[in-house]
Amino acid sequence: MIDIAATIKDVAKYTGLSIATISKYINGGNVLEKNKILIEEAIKVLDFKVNEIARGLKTNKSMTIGVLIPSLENIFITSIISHIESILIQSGYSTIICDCKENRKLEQEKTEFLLSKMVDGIITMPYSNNGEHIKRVLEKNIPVVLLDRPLKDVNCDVVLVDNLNASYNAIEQLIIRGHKRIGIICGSKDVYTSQERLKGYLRVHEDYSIEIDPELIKYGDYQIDSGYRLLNELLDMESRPTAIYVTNYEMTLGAIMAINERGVSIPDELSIIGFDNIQMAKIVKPTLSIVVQPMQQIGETAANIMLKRLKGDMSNYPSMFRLKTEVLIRDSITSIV
Amino acid sequence: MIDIAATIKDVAKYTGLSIATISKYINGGNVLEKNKILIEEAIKVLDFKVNEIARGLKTNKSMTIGVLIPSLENIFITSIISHIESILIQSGYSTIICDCKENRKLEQEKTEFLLSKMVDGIITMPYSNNGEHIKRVLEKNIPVVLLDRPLKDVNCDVVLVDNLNASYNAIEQLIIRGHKRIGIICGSKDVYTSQERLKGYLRVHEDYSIEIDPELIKYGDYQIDSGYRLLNELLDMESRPTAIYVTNYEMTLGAIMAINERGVSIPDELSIIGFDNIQMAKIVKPTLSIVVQPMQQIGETAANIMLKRLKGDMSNYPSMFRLKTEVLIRDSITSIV
DNA sequence: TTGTAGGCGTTATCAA
DNA sequence: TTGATAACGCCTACAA
Repeated sequence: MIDIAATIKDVAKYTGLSIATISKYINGGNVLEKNKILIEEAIKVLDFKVNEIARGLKTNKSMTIGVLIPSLENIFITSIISHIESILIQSGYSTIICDCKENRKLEQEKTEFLLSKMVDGIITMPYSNNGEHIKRVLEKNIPVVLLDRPLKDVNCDVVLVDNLNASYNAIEQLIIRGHKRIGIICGSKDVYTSQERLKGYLRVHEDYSIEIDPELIKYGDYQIDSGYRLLNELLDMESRPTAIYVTNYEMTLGAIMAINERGVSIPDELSIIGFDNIQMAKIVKPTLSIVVQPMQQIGETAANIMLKRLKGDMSNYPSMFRLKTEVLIRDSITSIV
Repeated sequence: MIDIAATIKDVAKYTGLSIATISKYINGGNVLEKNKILIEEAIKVLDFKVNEIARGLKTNKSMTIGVLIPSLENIFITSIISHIESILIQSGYSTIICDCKENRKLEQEKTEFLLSKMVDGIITMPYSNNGEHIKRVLEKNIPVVLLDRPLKDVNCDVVLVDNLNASYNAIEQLIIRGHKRIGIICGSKDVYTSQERLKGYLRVHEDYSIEIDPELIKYGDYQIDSGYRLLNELLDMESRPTAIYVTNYEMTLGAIMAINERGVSIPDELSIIGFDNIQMAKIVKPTLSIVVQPMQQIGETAANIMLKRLKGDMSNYPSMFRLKTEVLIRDSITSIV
């Protein structure tokens, strides 16, 4: 039983060569062919693995990237992370994932935690609107990539989607089907994505010269309950909307629950467009039209820009990647006569 | 702009004390009150943080736990991870998450990767049935906790659910409602959880002296497609089952898609019980009865046993925690006349 | 091509 | 209580 990991020293001893030579070989240097064979043998026999911790101390790199997110119980986020990890590991980086559980204080603390772990960079989907914790990271010259939304006064790379046109395109599908009273269930007023998604709603109405009833604009908090509550509010209006657009996944879930509960007939009584999660869209009856975000592209873009910064390439800094969404039309919307 | 992190040396310089004293203080040693104040001040002013990498080199602990899973795009898994992380971070451990994307080779490689990162322990939901990679870890005296299923010939702590009785209880609910022809959509024959879930099905039939039609037992692969396909197969039988039990989340999704597509009336034509994911169960129409696994408890139990082993407490090694599931009865099942 | 030696930031031993 | 000093495992000039 090997219970103490072999070190370069052990390999040196085994081969009769010096530590320096082994180290050089490991890092791609040239050694005599016969020594190469010898070293390889020693490595195999001793089951030697470079101690990344020790290496990190010397190189001042931990080869780990911190990934700080508001929740791990969100398929949109974990899917992005999965793609981030795939890219990073190819370059030898590991990812330390910290979930701040939608809590500002935890977000703070976990940032410090990541710093103490000497991460080489941080990729984060910010929860708090206040970017002070990120500024501290940037001050230490540690690259940061923001996901999903930018942060006021924080100057760094950001990868997000074109939320405005995501909404624009979704609502447009309703408008060209004759809808004029379209309800929208937004997130909180102070959340960036929520603001953008509302802007798209407003702009497309303007472009088609459709008047907006402010009553049709509801503000929630991106949680299931608010989707449920606001969908009900919209249905309780004297002059009901003929279509409703729900601007995130959780609220879409809530909205569907309300619809099922009330027995509203989709799409005859009401057309509806939701957000994210293709699987969910397939199992509801009738199948749901949704806005889909390019999770893989988001993750890969974020990982790649991070890798670029890590290599010291600061060209086009800070960059903003504004990826395109897609509207999937299914059976939950129909034309109005 | 601070772009070089302060070290103990800097704190020593600032305070006029020695490195050793600062180190001792940091690690909870005693120093004179006035020095304590001075050190605190220096730490604050210099924004000093212990370099965990260097500490790790010295203490031979990385204070990180590897978490190796088959997929990050699975809410059941990520939810467990979230709870694991919550517990571990309280003890100063960070978690390096590796997703092997349901690929044996990757599972191998990522295990080696975690080893090279000098993780202090590994918590894994194994993908491969072959536990060789885990044995290698155990040989190095690195504690391992298995999630969801044990591994043949691998002797270590494991946290799973009582899959057998999960099925038993679910099927029992159907039996007491008069069902006698109950279909089951299993996972692959060589997957532990799948075997156990089938055993429960068999045992409850036996206990109620109900004969089993082998045709009613279908084997899939825990993926959406097989749920879809096998549900259709069951419905195409000459003598249809009156109820169907689907033994994991993905296959439940597929089954629902098939049901919707064929316009089968639930629960009148068919009663159905699915697996996992409460949210999903709420948005389908009618609401779905499901078996729910205690994700939080699984995560916390795994993290705690790991912490215990890390402290060197090997009492009751290896332990197996067999947690209880719950059957949630909703509108998708009914009594037979 | 190979080896010697110094240092990365910390901890821990042993004197003072 | 405090301090000098030797590791920890690795990398990297620089010398041989």
